[in-house]
Amino acid sequence: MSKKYFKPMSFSITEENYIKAIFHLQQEEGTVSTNDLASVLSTRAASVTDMLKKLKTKKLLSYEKYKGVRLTSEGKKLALAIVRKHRLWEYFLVNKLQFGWDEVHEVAEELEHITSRKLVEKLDAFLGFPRFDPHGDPIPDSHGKMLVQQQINLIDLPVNKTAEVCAVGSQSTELLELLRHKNIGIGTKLEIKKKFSFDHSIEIRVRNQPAFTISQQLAQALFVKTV
Amino acid sequence: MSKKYFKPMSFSITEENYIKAIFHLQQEEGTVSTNDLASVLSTRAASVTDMLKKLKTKKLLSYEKYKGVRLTSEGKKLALAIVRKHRLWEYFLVNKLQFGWDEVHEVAEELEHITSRKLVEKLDAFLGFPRFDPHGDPIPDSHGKMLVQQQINLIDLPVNKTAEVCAVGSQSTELLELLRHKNIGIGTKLEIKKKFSFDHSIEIRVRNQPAFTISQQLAQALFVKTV
DNA sequence: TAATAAATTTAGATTTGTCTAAAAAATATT
DNA sequence: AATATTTTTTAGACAAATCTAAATTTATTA
Repeated sequence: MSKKYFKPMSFSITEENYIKAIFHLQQEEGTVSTNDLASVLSTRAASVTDMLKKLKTKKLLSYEKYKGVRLTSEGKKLALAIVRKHRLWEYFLVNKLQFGWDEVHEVAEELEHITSRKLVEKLDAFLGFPRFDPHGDPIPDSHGKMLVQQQINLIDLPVNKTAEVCAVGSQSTELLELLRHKNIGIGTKLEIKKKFSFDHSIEIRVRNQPAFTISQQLAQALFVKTV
Repeated sequence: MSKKYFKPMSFSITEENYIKAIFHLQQEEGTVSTNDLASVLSTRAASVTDMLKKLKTKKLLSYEKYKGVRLTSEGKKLALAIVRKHRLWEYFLVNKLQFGWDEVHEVAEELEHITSRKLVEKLDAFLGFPRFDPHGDPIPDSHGKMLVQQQINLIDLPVNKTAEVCAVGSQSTELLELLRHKNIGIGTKLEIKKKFSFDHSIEIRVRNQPAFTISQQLAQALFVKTV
């Protein structure tokens, strides 16, 4: 009666996408609402309700009518496995196939659903067990553990303190296009020269380049660690 | 009104699997029967009929009731694109991720349905534009062209003529396990020392190793090119 | 060629994931 | 607290891909 004889349940791509979405929403708010899920998944609340009932019977989440939803530890385990695959593939696409870091998200959304466990482990080894993906997000290891970086929002960085960009707040192509234009990426070292309270824009300096200002919205979308 | 503005139709994984199966069956027989398809796809004849009607409206194949089916040039183009992806991924799995060549088929069956065109082209470049996959099958290029190797069945190789294994007749794990045990793979150089008409077994010699005999069935599953 | 067998198609049902519209519950407002 | 608003759930329907069972067409054979 050993663990070996549990046959691992498998889930549809749709189910996996629900689990992943709940996982990400759960980071901020404790429990996740039907409407939020519907909006993130571009579907209708009624569809979400149906799926939640199904995923509850599969023990991936706990759900009470009208009370919102939380992943069980089983659900979290699955979510981490999917996130792991997503970020490993992103790393592969950028560092081996020479994709731009702003064009890998959609492809990784597909690749993350490939089921072979062996593939993931071999890919991880091939890539040299990277700890962070090209957007600066941590990659869970094979046990679901990931390093947490001591990172703060750029808007909160004190003036004249050098820091390194280590994550972005969203994967939208609009943001990534802007960053590319301004030549800012993961690993970019910068410091704030001035904060303008009028519009909360900030003047930053990258390396030895001349200073320039960025908007509040952009600053809020960047996370840095002090170096 | 240029080609650019055609939006490329996209197909479900199921539809792609039908197209691929028809493509492979079509190689041998001219037209493909409903029952053969059902058997290859592990489904029922009735389901096949339904799908054929659908794929006909999508102009991927020509189909008349009770008359069997053939791919149109559109269908062939799609099939070649899928085969290309399948074989490129197999090459990747074996030559970059260190998979055994007998364990890549199932994973490649999943990876071949990833849609990004850019991914395929970049993968191809990353791999150095390989012409043959780990089983010796030719990889179509981005235009769907593939090299045809001058290959013959091992059973037809003349005695004492050195040849190189370049393809296998099936991907069954049973076959691949046997080949692994006997240390025969793509690229193995060998020659036939003797043919036994009693059971059609043959005695072969690999490199400088002692000769050994293999069964008719095994010999028929191996393709070689003379060197 | 008529009868039989095999292959194929139709008809109707099922499952998965979705939808709309309406009902019910929770939350907010006066 | 009563009413209005928002959120969520139910009920019923739909499309995709499948199934079984029955009907039809083609092929075989006596």
